[in-house]
Amino acid sequence: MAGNTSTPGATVTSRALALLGAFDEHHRRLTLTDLAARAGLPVPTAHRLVGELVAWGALARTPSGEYVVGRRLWDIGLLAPVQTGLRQLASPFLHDLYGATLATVHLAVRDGTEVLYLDRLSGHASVPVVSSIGSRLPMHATGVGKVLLAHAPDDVQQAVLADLPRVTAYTITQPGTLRRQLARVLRDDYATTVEEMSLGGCSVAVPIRRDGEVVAALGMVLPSLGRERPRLVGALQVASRGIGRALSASGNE
Amino acid sequence: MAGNTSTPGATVTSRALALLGAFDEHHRRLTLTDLAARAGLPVPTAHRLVGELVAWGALARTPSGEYVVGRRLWDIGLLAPVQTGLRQLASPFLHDLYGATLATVHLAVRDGTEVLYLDRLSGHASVPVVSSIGSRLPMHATGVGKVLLAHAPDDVQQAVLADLPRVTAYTITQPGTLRRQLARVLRDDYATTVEEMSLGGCSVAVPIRRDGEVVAALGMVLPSLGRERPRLVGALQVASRGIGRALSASGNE
DNA sequence: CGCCCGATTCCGTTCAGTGGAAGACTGGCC
DNA sequence: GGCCAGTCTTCCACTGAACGGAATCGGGCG
Repeated sequence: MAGNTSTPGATVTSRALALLGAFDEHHRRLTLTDLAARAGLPVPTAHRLVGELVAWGALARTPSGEYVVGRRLWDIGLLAPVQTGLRQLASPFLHDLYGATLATVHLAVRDGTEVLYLDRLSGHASVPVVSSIGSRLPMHATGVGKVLLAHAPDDVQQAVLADLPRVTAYTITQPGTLRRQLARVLRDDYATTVEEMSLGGCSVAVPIRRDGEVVAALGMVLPSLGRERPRLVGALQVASRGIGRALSASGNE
Repeated sequence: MAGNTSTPGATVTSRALALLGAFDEHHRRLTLTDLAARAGLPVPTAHRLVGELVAWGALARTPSGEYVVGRRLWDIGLLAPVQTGLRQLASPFLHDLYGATLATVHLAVRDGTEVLYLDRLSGHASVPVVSSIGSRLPMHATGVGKVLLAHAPDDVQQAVLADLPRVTAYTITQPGTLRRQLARVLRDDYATTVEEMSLGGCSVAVPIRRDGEVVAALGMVLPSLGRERPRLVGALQVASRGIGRALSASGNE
């Protein structure tokens, strides 16, 4: 940019983006000072850039003076293909599943070595779960994660198996155990977890295929599985096939 | 910026934002040239900025070489308060409504003189409708719009009544007629439309109040209303009260 | 093979961006 | 009421990041 830059080499754009990136799930509202600190910028610089972002609608200022993500950014984000393609096609199927089981229903894809939740339905009655739309969780501790991991390329599997952080007392942290489970996922075509992500929460998940290739996973979370399992797997598989068919029909994305 | 700028006075940030703003509902994928044209920038400039946006994840490039909104922008957009507050609290109620009626269910707020759709549920069975999440429609031709308009400040009402574009043969374009309807909305506490936005689509909507003040509207779209109306209004009102209560309970945004 | 249209790279010019310092608020505390 | 600490906002002289016309690459088509 110019003049007396403290970090030469940084572009204006990268600074503006750093400001946007300062927001995350745990920091949805930030003061100017925090924003500047998290973006690694001097306060006056942040102030000027933030002013532009607010004017455009990328950020908004609350009455209390804090900054939050703005409406305009929200609705541009909604144009992402992640949203328009898979999520919209899958939506009615998720509702059907939710209606039939009243469990929390998840739609997720793999993003690097994590699970990215694209959609989540949960009523008042469902078990409380940690995930929320747009959030990322480790693959080894979630049902949808295991499905996606089982179908992921070798290098991703290696990377994930090399580091299995413990989340609850039941989280699988032994690579060998997980590897055996993944083999079973491929054989049975569904995965389960038992309190591996949160105590009191179990899950079942199946892959969603588009022309044979696994592109996403569909899962549900319940207090326990018990003898319901076959019924749930059946329901999930029907929905998953429906989504897969809808996907290949509308050949976009 | 610098050097031989063709439009002096424009900031780098505003150019980068213009690139993001080039995307809209009807332009979800753009080539570099189109992107540059829509943002009003020379192609090489757009190329450089787009490169940075892609590197950061704000945009992504499809295999075919076109640009689309990226995942990172999607999930930062999801942090907008519009999303986290109202929408998340209302979500279970929308599901309940959808489950009970199988009609398309809408959650909307007023944004200036338009209706902004925050959420929409529709199954395979529902009537096709034009709205989608994040889209904006005129207030005078939609059920949720009439509710929001009836409770809007005077200057907004003036502005809307001054220009009532025709959408279908049944759209209300007479300010007098609409004004009478708005009065009735205030009295009955619900609004209806009959093929005013799209032929074959009728709607009912009710306000959502947070501590007495109308902050949003809840509506549904059906092929016709008929004698179902009282039942639908009842269902909507129950859901709306529930959402209102949940809103004041969790005193955020 | 040659043409055309879009994407990409180059590079000399120059003004938009920078951030320390100083000033204005704000609210809490004595 | 007066003081102080923590924010936010405004100023402004310096300078290297951004600009974009021109040239080049690439690939689809006739």
